[in-house]
Amino acid sequence: MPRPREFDPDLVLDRAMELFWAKGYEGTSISDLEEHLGMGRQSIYGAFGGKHELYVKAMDRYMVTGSSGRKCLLDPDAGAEEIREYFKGLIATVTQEPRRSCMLINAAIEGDCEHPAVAGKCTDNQQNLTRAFRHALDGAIAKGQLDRKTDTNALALSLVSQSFGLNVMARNGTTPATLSKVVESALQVFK
Amino acid sequence: MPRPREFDPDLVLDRAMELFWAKGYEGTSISDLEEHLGMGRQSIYGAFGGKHELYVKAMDRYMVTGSSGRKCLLDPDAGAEEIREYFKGLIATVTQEPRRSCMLINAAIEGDCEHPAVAGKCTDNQQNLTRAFRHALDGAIAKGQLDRKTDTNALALSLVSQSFGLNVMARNGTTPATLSKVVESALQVFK
DNA sequence: CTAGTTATTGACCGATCGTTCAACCACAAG
DNA sequence: CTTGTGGTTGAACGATCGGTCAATAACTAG
Repeated sequence: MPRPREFDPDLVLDRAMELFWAKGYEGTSISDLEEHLGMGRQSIYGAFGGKHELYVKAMDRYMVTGSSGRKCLLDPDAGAEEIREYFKGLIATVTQEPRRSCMLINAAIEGDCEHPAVAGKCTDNQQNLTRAFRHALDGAIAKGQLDRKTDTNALALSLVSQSFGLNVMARNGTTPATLSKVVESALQVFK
Repeated sequence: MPRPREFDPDLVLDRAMELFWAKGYEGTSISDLEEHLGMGRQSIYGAFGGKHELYVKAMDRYMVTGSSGRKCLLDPDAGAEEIREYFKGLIATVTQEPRRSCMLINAAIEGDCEHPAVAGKCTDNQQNLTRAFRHALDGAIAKGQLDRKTDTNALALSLVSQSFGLNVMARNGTTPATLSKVVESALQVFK
């Protein structure tokens, strides 16, 4: 019977996620990971396979633990208020210092999305967010907060675009107050 | 008197811009630049100083030659139509294969924005675009295409966010048709 | 206890990174 | 022509990259 592991895989993945999130894929070296994860190279390779495999697994971990923000959108009774809540949380997240945009946006821009597994997660994320918005928008119509004739699919996509854009604007140093004005303006479709 | 240069600095900067734009700062090596620019390392260092200096100068070049898209917004008579035109051009640009998002967005996300000179250009770009949108929006109000009570500053910021978001969605493989729906939805504020 | 299996450790691999050194070369002033 | 100035060339620098090898340590089944 083998020698037992000295670390908790999930905890280590969280640490790896932090590092990849903060520094990007190419910007993170194995040495960085050794230090931040508190384990030797060979242990990393033995447990996760390699840098890119670890990156992909860290992205999986991110999608589980990090995307809890849109949970409110999926509330069965979600409507305009939940959408406002989502953006409020998003602004708080992306303006925390040091500023870091959504890891999946980073991946898409960094060009790591050329790798099929990474690209798939990026598009999955976009589609999940679109669906969540559409759900809440349909709820908003049911509540009379939105014009019944609204194309909720198109509007959902537009809100996804807004979400992504807020990430970029935050990286450019835009203040939370200004970002709130952006959201306010975008959400004037509600009565 | 010295030996004359064998290259055209502006032309070389254009080539450098292409490469940094396509592969990012960290993803571009000096060897790549040697090949793509058709000159030796020492000539590059002699003419531009170093990789990062060259990158900054390539960004300057990008802001001059690459941001011609928003020119239409600055038309003195600009209004809703020019804003539609801008987005139409943007979608065409970001969905060209191979897909590449705005170089300044890449810089902001890649984290090169930590460098003051780069960060400054990113925020400058955002402010320039905001001003251009506001100008066109004010024009739209004057033309009766937009509610007079609209906060054009906030709406301009929202359109900036949409622009940035479109770049990210395009990188995620979103089709031009879908991106057009996003814009259509966002521009329903016009009558 | 011994034997067997796997995690851990640290040194090391070739490749590539950004940068620099030294020799060479092309041109204009004299 | 000679001379000097600065662009060009190619080799080389130390550092770091991602990845691997061999030896050691920790544990359990018997």
